[in-house]
Amino acid sequence: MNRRPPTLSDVARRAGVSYATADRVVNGRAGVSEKAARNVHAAIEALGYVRNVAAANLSQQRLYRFAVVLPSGSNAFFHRVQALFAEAASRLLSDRISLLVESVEAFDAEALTTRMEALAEAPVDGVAVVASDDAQTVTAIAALRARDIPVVTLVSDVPGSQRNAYVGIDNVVAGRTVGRLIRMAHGGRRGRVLPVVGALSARDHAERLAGMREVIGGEFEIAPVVEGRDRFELVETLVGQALAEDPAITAIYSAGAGNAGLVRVLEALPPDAARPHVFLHELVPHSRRALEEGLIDVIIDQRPEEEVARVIEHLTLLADRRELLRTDPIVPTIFVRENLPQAQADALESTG
Amino acid sequence: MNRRPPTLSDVARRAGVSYATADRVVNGRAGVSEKAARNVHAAIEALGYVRNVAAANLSQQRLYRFAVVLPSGSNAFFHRVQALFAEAASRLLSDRISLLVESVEAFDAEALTTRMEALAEAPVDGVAVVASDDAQTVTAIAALRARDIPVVTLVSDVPGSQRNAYVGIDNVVAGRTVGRLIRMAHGGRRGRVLPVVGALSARDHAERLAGMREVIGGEFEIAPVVEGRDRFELVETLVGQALAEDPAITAIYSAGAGNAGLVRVLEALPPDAARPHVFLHELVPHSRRALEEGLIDVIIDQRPEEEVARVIEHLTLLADRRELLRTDPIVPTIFVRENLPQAQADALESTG
DNA sequence: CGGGTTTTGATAGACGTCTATCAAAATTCG
DNA sequence: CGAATTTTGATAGACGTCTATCAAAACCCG
Repeated sequence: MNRRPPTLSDVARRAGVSYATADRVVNGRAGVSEKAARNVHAAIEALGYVRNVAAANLSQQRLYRFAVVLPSGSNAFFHRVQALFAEAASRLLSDRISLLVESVEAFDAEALTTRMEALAEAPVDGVAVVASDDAQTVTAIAALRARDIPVVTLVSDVPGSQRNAYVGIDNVVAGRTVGRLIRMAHGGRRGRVLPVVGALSARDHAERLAGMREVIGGEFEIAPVVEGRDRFELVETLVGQALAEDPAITAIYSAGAGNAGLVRVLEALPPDAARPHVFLHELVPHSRRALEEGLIDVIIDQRPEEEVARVIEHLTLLADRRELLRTDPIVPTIFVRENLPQAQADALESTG
Repeated sequence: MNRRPPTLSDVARRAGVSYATADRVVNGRAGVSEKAARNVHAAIEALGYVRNVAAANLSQQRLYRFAVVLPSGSNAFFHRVQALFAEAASRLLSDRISLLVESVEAFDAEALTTRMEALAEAPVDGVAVVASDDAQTVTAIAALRARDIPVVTLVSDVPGSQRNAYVGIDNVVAGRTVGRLIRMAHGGRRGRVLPVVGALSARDHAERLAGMREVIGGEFEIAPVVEGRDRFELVETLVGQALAEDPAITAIYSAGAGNAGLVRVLEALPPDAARPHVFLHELVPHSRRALEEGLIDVIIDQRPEEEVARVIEHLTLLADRRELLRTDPIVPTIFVRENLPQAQADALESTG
């Protein structure tokens, strides 16, 4: 009923060759006649042989050392990402995977490239990085690849570079999704949308806005874009002004960070005033609270849990020179008040 | 810079005991003095020892045999689940996990319990089952547990039973989420909702409706519930009638299956007629097409990919008598036309 | 202190794969 | 045909853990 799975010795016996020959075939070593190779493959097929990875890993003492470079700073989203990597690191110990999580000052391309160049010299089997899309970074990625170190970009892509893979959402898709929800929230009526971004020069923010515009179409007006530099004080000031000066605004789409400032503005609105519909990105403690309290309507989240899992999956496969699975972009997830994940609450609390 | 991870021998040496004693400690075997145990634990701590699972699995020749029982029939959602399990099965071969995927006639409690009783006699290390919530099933689950076989319920829970875990969504949450989206789609105006279910006696369908009701509140009217038996012909007929007789309907919430019939009705609506907003469950080929064509507004999906992954995770942990991670319910995911996953398309195509 | 019990040490073999080595056999080629 | 080359076989040791066994040491208690 339940015989043990076939080993390579079984395969060899069945193929009428020695273990050594079977081993040469499965490990692609040279010096095997075509006939013998064919026999071995036939035996593998016939017996349904699958290599025992536990044994393989054991014998090879395979050890994966990966480095992750994240932007530091007060950004709540990256705090969450960092916590997730830290948690993953402790879990992965038993799989002989070590994660070195580092952070460099956000928006400091110089510091980032210095860090990456250092990693190119370090004993590292793969690097994941939240990179800015500029020439320096492209060069730094090339340097890593030149040393045969795989590189995965995370959250924000560097398409012109030699990175092996990108893990993150398609920002145009995210923007389109918000566009759809803005239309839904207006129930077929017209509206006026206030876009808030960190900077229009940031490609991801610009892409989100463009996606949103595509979908809301001509029935909507778009107010002048607020550039809040992802700083919550600035966001608070500028959005407060914009709302005061432009009472026709029916919706706010914040495509960047610094949303704590936006939430403050919303809290300060007189309770009887017409409230705009509000859409923003990333489920973090303060955005979650705002959603629970009904201050905002929707959070678009890029599921950093899934992103972290994929980064590790990709790095492991790349280190083994195997093919990547699941290279499609992460799907932006829509949270309303009612479908907030419950476990998340605890996890976020504990990380501060 | 990169020394090899400590082994249990290193721990023993450091603790000043023999390998045998260290082994007794980590494997919880009896006959160890308190002092020795303390020393070993201290050494583990100091060296950061983590058991090498590859070696452990190898030495134990651990083999997991799990059975999955799904309802058969024409239901597109369970086709998808079945395909996902089949795919997982081939992937898991290299982890020494074998999945036996079986199906029994849907809604046939007799057949289901017979099957489960057979599994209680089989050499199986865990069972996942999409069960109905009745006394027979409770007994069958108890029989499995009596043989020390862990049981995980999938998609539909049996709360009064001895199942070790439930993997699936909270249907009240799903219903509430739809309620929120219905309100959004009406943009603050009143409306009249037509609920469509398989049967009001099905607890999951009833819970979804109740959740929806909770959120839409008193501003909405609710039309008489259509019970379509999850059969698309019947759904088509009944929904067609309801729409014809009740022109005030502004939204349809289909909490059950048989949505191919609903889509047909929508296709047949005259293009100039006022179209209701439509909300339904499960991303499958025909619902996806309807969303892409704008016939429906939203799909609530329970992410069977994630459910399948969790079932396997749970069964593995249970088989090892370890603690479960992630026992929170699956979060219902909202799909609009714009955030449909792209890879899904191919995967679904290939499974037909 | 002696006899019994508990704790400890030493060690061997197994799990399946990988790497390496050396000799034997088969093939190719001049 | 004989020499050189290629292919094959046999086998040993390592990876880290688990299980088991047996003898030695330490402890307990009357």
